[in-house]
This record gives sequence, structure tokens and C-alpha cells, in this order.
Amino acid sequence: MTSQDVHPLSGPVEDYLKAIYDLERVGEPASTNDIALRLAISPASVSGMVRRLADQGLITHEPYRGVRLTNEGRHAALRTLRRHRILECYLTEVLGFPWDRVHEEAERLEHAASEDLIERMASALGDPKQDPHGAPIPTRDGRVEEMRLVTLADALPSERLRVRRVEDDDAERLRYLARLGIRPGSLVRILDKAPFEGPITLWVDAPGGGVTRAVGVGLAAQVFVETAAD
Amino acid sequence: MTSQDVHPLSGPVEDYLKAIYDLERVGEPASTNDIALRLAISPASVSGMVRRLADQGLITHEPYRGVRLTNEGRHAALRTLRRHRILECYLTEVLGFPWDRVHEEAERLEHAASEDLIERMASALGDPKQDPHGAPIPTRDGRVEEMRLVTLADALPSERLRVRRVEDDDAERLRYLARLGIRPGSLVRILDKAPFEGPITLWVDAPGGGVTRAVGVGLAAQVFVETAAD
DNA sequence: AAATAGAATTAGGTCATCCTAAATAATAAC
DNA sequence: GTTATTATTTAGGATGACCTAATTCTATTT
Repeated sequence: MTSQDVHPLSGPVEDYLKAIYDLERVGEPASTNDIALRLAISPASVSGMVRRLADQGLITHEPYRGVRLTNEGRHAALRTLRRHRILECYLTEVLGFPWDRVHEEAERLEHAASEDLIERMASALGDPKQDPHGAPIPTRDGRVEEMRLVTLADALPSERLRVRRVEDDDAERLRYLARLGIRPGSLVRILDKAPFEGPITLWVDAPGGGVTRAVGVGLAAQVFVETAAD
Repeated sequence: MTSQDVHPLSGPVEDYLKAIYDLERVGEPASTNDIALRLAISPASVSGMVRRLADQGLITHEPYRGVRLTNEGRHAALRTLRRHRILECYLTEVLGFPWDRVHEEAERLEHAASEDLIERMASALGDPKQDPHGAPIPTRDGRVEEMRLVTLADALPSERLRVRRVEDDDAERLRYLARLGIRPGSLVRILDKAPFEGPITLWVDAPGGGVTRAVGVGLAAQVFVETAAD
């Protein structure tokens, strides 16, 4: 019987909680600046909202040290994340949305869709475990296993790597990655990493032999990989 | 190249336009009070919003005489109406939503769904012409044929009548109508209209012979019928 | 023509969410 | 350990969308 069961959270509030969840996942409490950067709003605005979220018991705030989700806040964030990711799955798999446009659409729908709608979509899909970009979908009761993955920027040369997840927040990046053949499930191998943050040369598996590609460190940091099983 | 192509309309604005569209359909320009009643907000708030809508060129306002949609406003209203009704169809037909709950869900989603999403849903459904409650769905380019129908409260006894449409804005009413066997497509005949706004006695066609039902005038006024071709 | 009922508007607020500019606190650099 | 840099917060505003209470307008009734 927590407060937001009665008053549903506003769109902006849900966005803050998602952002904080994501920043916190890296380890440190989320800083005002990071939240501002991620939501593309001014730090001053974040300060204001942070107070309100803390008042509502969704986060704890140690001034100048950052912000952490309470259990209630984390649950709310995971509910929104589940909505978002189920929507992404549904839009791609059932309605044929292109890979690079589901994020934006889901970003708006997630605040308007009822739990009931989301669960109907989830059932229609057979309860998917990952969204189209490889992000894990929280369960109804708020569990996720966030696999801790290495990015392509951190991985070492010569091992065979399986792409597991790519950041989905930039449509153009997604289109480019798709053109390179990099998407969850792809098999890649780092051939070379140029020094001074230079380009990373990759072998990318493809039907009919692989191809060689080069990507910058910035892009590589948005691609999460795992050592390939076989 | 009208203004709202750039700045999409807010949820509340879309709701005002829908309400005005619906009120205007009856003939007279929409009055402040009627709009307020329909949106369940105070008349004072409507006065304020009306000024803004007029400034944006979505309506014309003759003070103390009412409000009319401009072409631009009408188009916006019809776009929203199309969204709403396609959503209702999709929710019932594809996702199995119950009859009485689609309105509420669509009411929220219509402000968040992109045209693209709506058109994908429409295609998946084979471009439906009516929503689950019998309301006509505007075309992409903003055409509707609003059939002018008579309500069950105004219809005369003894003719065979075909239910064409029911108001969808009250879930409880919809559940009750369904229990009575009254939904678009149903065949009914008025057996008796008690005086002084008294109950209307109906014969309602049903599998395995018809049944007799009685409804109040208020309810009957929410049911639109046509003389049955049979 | 004056009085009055009802509808619409204005006046003055609130709340959530954003903003910029200025002030302050924490951290890092010398 | 003072100074500079950077992060954060406060001060003061704006906007959109609502509110209640008071006022003004229109239309109707006498």
C-alpha cells in the first residue's frame, strides 16, 4: 500500500526514476549532473525534482553526494522499464516497426499504457525476456538479472565475442550498427585496437563469410559483448 | 504547413478539440458550459483555454455565443478521433480487451501514439470503418461520414430497429447494455414507451428467440438506431 | 424599462515542470 | 592551505493547465 498505487506517477517522474535506475546500475549514486545530462534538462531543474522525489519517498538524497532509489522507487522504475521493453518487443515483432524507431515510440507509450495492456502484449509475445536491443525485461514482480557485460571498447583482441546488447537511445546509431552487422546475437572478433583511442578493427560474422569493419571508441562503448561460448 | 505540424498538440488540447467537435456535430456552436461539462472541468478553465485555442487558430470564438472549429482545428480533432477509434478496434480485436474498457485505455494512448503506429494498427485490421461501439472512423485524410441517427429515446414504437452505435464513455453503461443484448448490430423493436419520460419496453432479438427488456429514457438516449432494412 | 437568472469572463491562486543567473559547497591544483 | 574549478543549490521566472470567487454580460421575465 504505497503512495503511488493511488496517484500514478507522472511521465517526467517516471523518466527521472528510469534515468536514476540506469545511472545507479553502474555502481555510484546518481549525481545531479548525470541525471541532467541524461534527461537533457538543466541541473537546476534536477535539483528541484530531486527534492520532490525524495519527499515522495522514491529516492534518498544526500546533498552533493547523489541520489539513490528507495525500494519503492526502484520498483516504480522497473515497472516503467518493463513497460518500455515489452512495448519495444511488441512494436517490432507484431507491428513491424523498424529497429531504430521503437525506442522513441515506446518512450511515449510507456507513460500511457496500463499494466493490463502491457501484460496482454507480453502474453501475446510469449513473455519475452529481452527487448530488441538485448536489454533484459523485468518480470511482473520487479526482478531483472542485469548481466554485467563488457563493452566492445573494453574487450580484448582476438577472442570471439557475442554481441549481447546495444544502447537503444539513438536511432541514427542503431541504423549504423545494423549496417555494420552489429546487433544482439552477432558474432565478432576484435582484430586490432589502434592506440590513442583510435579506431577498433573488427571481424564481423555474416552470412557467406565475415567482413571487416572499423568503429570508433565512442561507438564501441555502446555495444555490450560476452566471450562467445564456442 | 500549419503550426501544429511542428509543435504537436498537448493532450488537454486534443481533448478540447474532440469535445468541441462532438458538440458542434449536433449543430450549434459549442458553449463554454457544455465543454466544461463534457470535460468535467470548471467553466472558468474553459474560458482560459478557449482563448489559447483561438490564438493558435484552432477555433473561432464569438464571446458569449460559443466556439467553432476552424478547418485546422477540425482536422486535428479528426486525427485524434481516428487515433482513438483505431486504438479501440485494435485493443478489442487483437488484444482481447473487453468492450467496456477500451475507451479508457484509448483515451490515454491516443495522445502518445504516432500516426505511424496508428496506420500500422489500421493496416493490421484491414482498415476498419467503425470502432467497437459503432462510431465511424475518420479516414487518414480527415473524412468521416457521420450518419445522422435517431436515438432509441426518440424512435417510434413498432418498427424494427437496428442498433448502430452506442455512447462509449461510461464503462458501467456499456456493461449493462451488453447484458441487455444491446450493441451495434442488435435488432430491437420498441414495444411501449411509458409516458412522463417513463421506461421504454423493448423486444431485443437474441439467439433462440428474442427477449423483452425495459430501459429508462436516459439510457435509451445513448443508443443510436436506424430502421432495420431486413 | 427594470429586475433577475443563467452563462461567460476576469481576477487572483496553485501546482508541476521547466528555465537562467547568481550564490555556495566540494574537490582538485598549485 | 589558499585558490581555482566544477558541481550543486537557491532565487526568481515562465508556461500550461487547472481552481474558486467575484464580476460582467445576455436574455428573459415581469
